[in-house]
Formats: sequence, structure tokens, C-alpha cells
Amino acid sequence: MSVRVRFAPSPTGLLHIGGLRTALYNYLLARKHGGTFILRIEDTDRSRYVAEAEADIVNSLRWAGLAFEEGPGVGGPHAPYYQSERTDLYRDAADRLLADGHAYLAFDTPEAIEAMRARHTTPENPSPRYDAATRMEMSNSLTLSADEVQRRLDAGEEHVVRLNVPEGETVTFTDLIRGEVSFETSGVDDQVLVKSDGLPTYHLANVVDDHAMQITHVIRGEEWLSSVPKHLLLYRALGWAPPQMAHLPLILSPTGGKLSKRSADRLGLPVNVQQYRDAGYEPEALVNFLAFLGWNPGTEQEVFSLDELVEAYSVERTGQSGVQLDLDKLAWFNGQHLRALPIEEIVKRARPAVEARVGTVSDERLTEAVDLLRERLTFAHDLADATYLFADPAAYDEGGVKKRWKDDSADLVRLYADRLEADEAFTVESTEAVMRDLAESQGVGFGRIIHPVRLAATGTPVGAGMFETLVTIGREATVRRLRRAAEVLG
RNA sequence: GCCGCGUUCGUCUAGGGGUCUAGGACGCCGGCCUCUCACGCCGGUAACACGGGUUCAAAUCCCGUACGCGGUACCA
Repeated sequence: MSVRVRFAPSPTGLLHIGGLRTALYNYLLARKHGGTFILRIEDTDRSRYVAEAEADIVNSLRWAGLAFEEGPGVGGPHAPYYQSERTDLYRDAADRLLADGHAYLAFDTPEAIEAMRARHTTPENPSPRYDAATRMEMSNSLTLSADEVQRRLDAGEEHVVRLNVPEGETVTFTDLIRGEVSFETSGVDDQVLVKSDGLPTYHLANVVDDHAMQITHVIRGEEWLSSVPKHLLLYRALGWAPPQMAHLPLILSPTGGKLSKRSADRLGLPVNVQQYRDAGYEPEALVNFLAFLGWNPGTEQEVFSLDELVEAYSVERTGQSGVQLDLDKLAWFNGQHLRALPIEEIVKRARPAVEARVGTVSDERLTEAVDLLRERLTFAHDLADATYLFADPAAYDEGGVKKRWKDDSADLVRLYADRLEADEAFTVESTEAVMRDLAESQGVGFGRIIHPVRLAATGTPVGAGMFETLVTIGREATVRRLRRAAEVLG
């Protein structure tokens, strides 16, 4: 049977990097085995629905390069891929469960459930459940007569469908990442399967859809691990074979705690894919980084393209403990991937940031700039810091001036400008030769000239090779800048 | 509280009874290259949570404790 996996986000907000990582692992497994990667929108909670969320999910996956074969927009043999449009399927399943006694109707109001909890709450049991221990004291089709149930139904009384969890059983399964895991049914509550608005909860919908869509492997976050017994009970009750499951370790904040919105804000940490994109991270780098957050190939290679990840991936090599986000490492990955890109591609990615800073720039100029500075880029937008490649410096770095601009600097820079003006060739070789000659004739060290020149020509004390930089700036602009700086800095 | 999952350098990790004086990567610190800053290269710093077992031998297996995380919803 061919591998079929799904990424099933709930459209409640922008796609989180944890979600992207889950999608990535699913994608990798599908590609690795020539299988199918499916996107399914789990929109069964009307109260948390966010209209823009789906577009963000789709855009984020596309940006990351994770194409799906079936899902919203592309369709597929199991359409629709929105749970809100598959209610008949869930209703049928619920009816079967009801008919077989694996589920029951419950009419309890939120107040009645609250009262039950209040009744049973003790210091030892702070959160009583609606389960085998309490269901018989509630208003449901297990405790009410058939006539009474029918009467309430006819009267249009609100009700839910609950899973009738069997007593005294042990549910065991083998997690692809964690090995054998088991739960006692006594610890499982009678989960609501169909809400009073008629829509299914995740638990029912997920089981019904995974079966209908012939999903072979479920790879999802660890927060779902404790729901597995409910799902397994549902598969059994419906007479279906469950898929293989793998529960991923969660991503933690850089300080080790939970990666909550609050803690992320406090640390200034991006958490949504969109925030990473806006911050200038390249998709190739984010993907590589995320892949390594909880997984590794067992070799010493760290920099991987998506295709290479597909080749190297295996679920079994996923770790089991929570992983802390390390933005330093991400930045390193970013530099690795960025610098490896073809020059035209770097130009494309750097353009927005550069133009935001200095206005429209030609392809030629931008290409020269990338060519000059690529080895020094960690982020494409770093190129925008080299404003001197696009305009004369408006100011001179204070620390640099303090350190490098001496009493004789203005004179030396002026002399160098004069000689450059006469240097028809104006090549890397010629400009350097001119400077060496000047240094010799003036009886000063090379550094006595080159540092002030750099400051004068670029406004900053750091950058690429001086002569490569001057050639990129051009003779006319260089001469103009040198004279201007000599004037301004004295 | 209860249930589940986890715990190797600061971080991501390799390792899964002897080859571990525990390997790699990021970060950090030195050095090389060098006109600066990077890149690159070389070197250094730094870890088996704790306590019991099992065994000739344990980072590796078992038990317990501590700690962390998840779950405990008509949210996913």
C-alpha cells in the first residue's frame, strides 16, 4: 500500500513553525516513499475559525516548498478537504456508533456538567471527568428511558454524542517514535464526538477522515499522544484498521519553557511562518533548521536541500524529547543556504530590502553588489546595509573615524583621489598599485591610506576587499567621495 | 492530583552493554588567512539529572526519585 499522509491544521490563525515542522515531516515521509501528501482543513470549531488562516497555511507551505497533491485548491479523489463540508460522513459514523452501543446521547447542560465536577472535585481529584465513573449520574441515553430520550429529541433538546469508553481495558499501540505506549481506559473520558451544533469534534472527524482518505501514517505533535486511546477505541468500534502513528516532540522556547505566544513576544521570538519570512529567513534555511529540530540523519552532514532531506529522512530517527529553538543556529543555516544560491536568485531576494532603503536599483548594480558582498551575507537584507554601493555615504562611522582617521588622512586621501583620477584603467590591480606607489612615495604604511580611503569611500570601516569595492563604486564616484570626505573630516 | 511522554556539552544532537580518555554542529574563546569585516581553515571550552540494582563490564538494560513537557474541554 502506498504511503498517504496528511497535514491537518485548524484554521485558527497564522501557521506556526511547529505546524510547518509537522507538515515538513509528513511531506518528507510521503516523498521518501513516493506517496501522497494531503492538506486537510480541520474547521470544525466555528468559534475559533479565522478566515485568513487558510490562505496563510497554503501560502506558507508553498513558500517553504511543500507541495501537496490533494487538498484545498487542488482537489483530489477524496474531496472535499474541508471537514466542515464532510458532516454527512461524521453523522453516519456517529449513527453506527450509537446503534452499536459504542456511543450514547447526552443531554447534560454545561451547568449540569459543572455541577457534576463540583460534586466530585477533591484535592486528590481536581478535574473529575465525564466517564465510566460518573456517566450513570448524568442525563443520557444510558440513564434515561428510551421514551424519555425520544421525547427530548422530539422536543429539540440540545444534545451531544459521547464515546462509550469500555471499562477495565488497556489500550496499547506502537508509536513509530516512542515505541510501545499504553493507557488504561479508566483514565479516558467519554469524549464528546458530536457537539450540540451537530459538528464533530477533532477526535471523531480525524478518525473518520483518516480512514476515508486512506491515510497510512499519522505524524503529529506530542500534544495528541494522550488522545490516541480515544482514537484507537473509535477505529475498533468502527471496524477499521488504524494508521501507523508517530508523535513528534514539541518545540520549546530558547529558554526551555513552553513556546507560548506570551513568552515568544517577551523574547521577541518569531513563531509564525510569516514572521520568519518577514524577518528575512530563507525558506531553504528554515526548512533545513526545522528538519533538524528533533531529527537528524545520523551522519555529519547538516546542510541539506529539501530533496536531500527527502533522501535522508526516516521517522524512526526522530528524537523523543522537547527541543529548544536556537535562532543562532537558524541564522547560520540561513547564511549557508543564502550563499549557496545562484547569484541571480540572491539578487532577487535582496532586492526588496535594498530598494526599501535606497530606492530603485538596476539589475546590473544589484548583481555587482551581490557579487562583491555575497560571502559576507547572512541574510539577504544585509546587502541593504551596504548603502554606499548605491549612493554616496551620508555620514562616516564614528568609531571607524576615531580609530582610522589620522591627521594626515585628508591629505593622503586627496592625493590618492588625484592619482585615481588619472588612472584610466581603474581596475583592482591598478587601484592597488596606485595606492602602493603613493604609500611608498609618501613614506607611510599601506594601512595609513587604505583605512581612511575605505571610510571615505564607503562611510564604514568594514566591507569587502577595498579595491574590488572601489571598482564597483566606479572611478568618478570614488574620486568624488574621497574629496568630499577629506573636506568633511578634515 | 491523576495519566502519558521525556532527561548526553549553554543549544541541536551521535551513541543503544566493552572500540567512550563520549563524536559532530551552532554559540563562545584563541589562532591562521588578511587592507577592515566576514567567509574559510586550525585549535580550545563544555555533557551522560540523581540514587539503587543487573552484569566481569552500563551513557547504553531494570527500578525508584527529581525535574521538564503534554493531556486531563461541546479547542484543535
